[in-house]
Amino acid sequence: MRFAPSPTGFLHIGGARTALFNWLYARNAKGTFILRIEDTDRTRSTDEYIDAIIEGMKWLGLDWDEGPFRQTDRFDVYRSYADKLLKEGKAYYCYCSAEELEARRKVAMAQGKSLKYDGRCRDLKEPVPGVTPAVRFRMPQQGQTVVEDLIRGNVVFENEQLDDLIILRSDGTPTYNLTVVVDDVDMRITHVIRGDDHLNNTPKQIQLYQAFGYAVPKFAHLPMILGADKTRLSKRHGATSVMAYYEMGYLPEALVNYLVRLGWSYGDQEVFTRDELIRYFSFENVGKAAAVFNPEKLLWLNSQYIMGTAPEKLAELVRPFLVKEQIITEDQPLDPAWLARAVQTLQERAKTLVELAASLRYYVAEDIIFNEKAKEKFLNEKSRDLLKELKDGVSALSEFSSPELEMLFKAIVEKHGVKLGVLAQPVRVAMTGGTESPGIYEVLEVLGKEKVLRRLEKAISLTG
RNA sequence: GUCCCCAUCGUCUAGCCCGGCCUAGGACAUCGCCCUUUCAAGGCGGUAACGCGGGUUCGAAUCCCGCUGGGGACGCCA
Repeated sequence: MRFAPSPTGFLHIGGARTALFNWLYARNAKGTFILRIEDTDRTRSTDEYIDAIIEGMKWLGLDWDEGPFRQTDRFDVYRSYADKLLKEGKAYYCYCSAEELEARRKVAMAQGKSLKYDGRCRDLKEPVPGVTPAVRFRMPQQGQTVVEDLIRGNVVFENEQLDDLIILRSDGTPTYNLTVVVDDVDMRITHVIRGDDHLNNTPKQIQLYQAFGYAVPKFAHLPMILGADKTRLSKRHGATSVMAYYEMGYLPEALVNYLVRLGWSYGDQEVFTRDELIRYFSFENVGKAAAVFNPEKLLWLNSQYIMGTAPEKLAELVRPFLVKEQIITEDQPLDPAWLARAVQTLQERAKTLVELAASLRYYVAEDIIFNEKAKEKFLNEKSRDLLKELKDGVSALSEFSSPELEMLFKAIVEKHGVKLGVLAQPVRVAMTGGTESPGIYEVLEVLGKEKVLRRLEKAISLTG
């Protein structure tokens, strides 16, 4: 199995899903997973993108056993394969220029005819002087080619539909259809798992395998991922780069889980561990229909994973986001146990690490940011006496913990004959600046006596 | 235009291969209720789908044909 991206962009959602299915199948079948960079288009491929793809793969936890190999390192190999075909008459030189071909395609389009190459250089005996030719594969024009697909079953193509594709450009560099076949043969790839958009290329590649006399691998063409408007997923549908999801505070496990359920299912199960995924994966459970990418469900899964992650681990993961949100500085020390405790109180209300970091602000930072509306509504003469009383009560507390605090709150509330919320909400605003937070006793406990007292003081001063 | 693929709630999907267990199940979203110091989380419940038309059959979401709709490919891109 292999994942063979072309480095003409970041690792995107579609590519990640293809990589994931290859990886899953490789791990399930205890096979070898190879990463191969298809960079034969030198004008569009860059080293930065190669690094970006590797970064994305690593973040998702898709480790490979061999590679990354680069096709640009293997040009000699491809050329020798092309020469072999040329020698055997299975390929020929084509002297048509790119411009001529483009013009002919336009005419064909206008006449409503097939856009395939008209084969005019097929039987040329003499070279055309002054033109450096490209090399075309002589595609058989009779019979049929059958793609035996693990997901779609047999797909039949009439050979007369198949184009004499260019395998070597006029500058001598090989093209995709040649390089995949040569590499897949050389690297002993047994299963080619890729997007649906390659299905039409497959019969051509099968012909190439046969021309070389090699066995054809098994194919599995995955359904596409679409945007909400049912067109191919692209930038205008929102974030498509995998690493953008890192930036937005997603856990890689959540993305993997989401992606795998796009086109694959295992009964009614929605949440899977990595081991379960590997164990359960099978092409039989891969669907045929294209799937619409639904960010809301991904967000839900992310919240599930955040809830299910150990607070200590989450505390570690959230740290870079705390820095990015400028809540702490890069080298600011934070007690890991304390941070974990703080995270624990927030875990079930944060859907992303970004949200988690933002909520952590009122625990970590010295000064809180007041929501004006909340301040007006809860920090006023009505709450002043209650807050004062609480402050005195807190100062007198010998043990500062959640149960003690609860007793204190209950006593004050009872004495004044008011509901708990009448005291709790002003305190919440005093502590966090807003009206939404974890349970108030937890918040106070995490904050610690000193901070609580300071904030009460400050809040009381704001009431009048 | 030509070729290829696909078609179950708004979305992801189960069921389809091997017709009856389907008055079509689950999940996200949405709506309502419960819990409750807020927000969540959680629990309970609701709305919501077999694209259409023909067959085959005692019986079709499931099999066959057509239509419609959607997607993809048609590069000296991958």
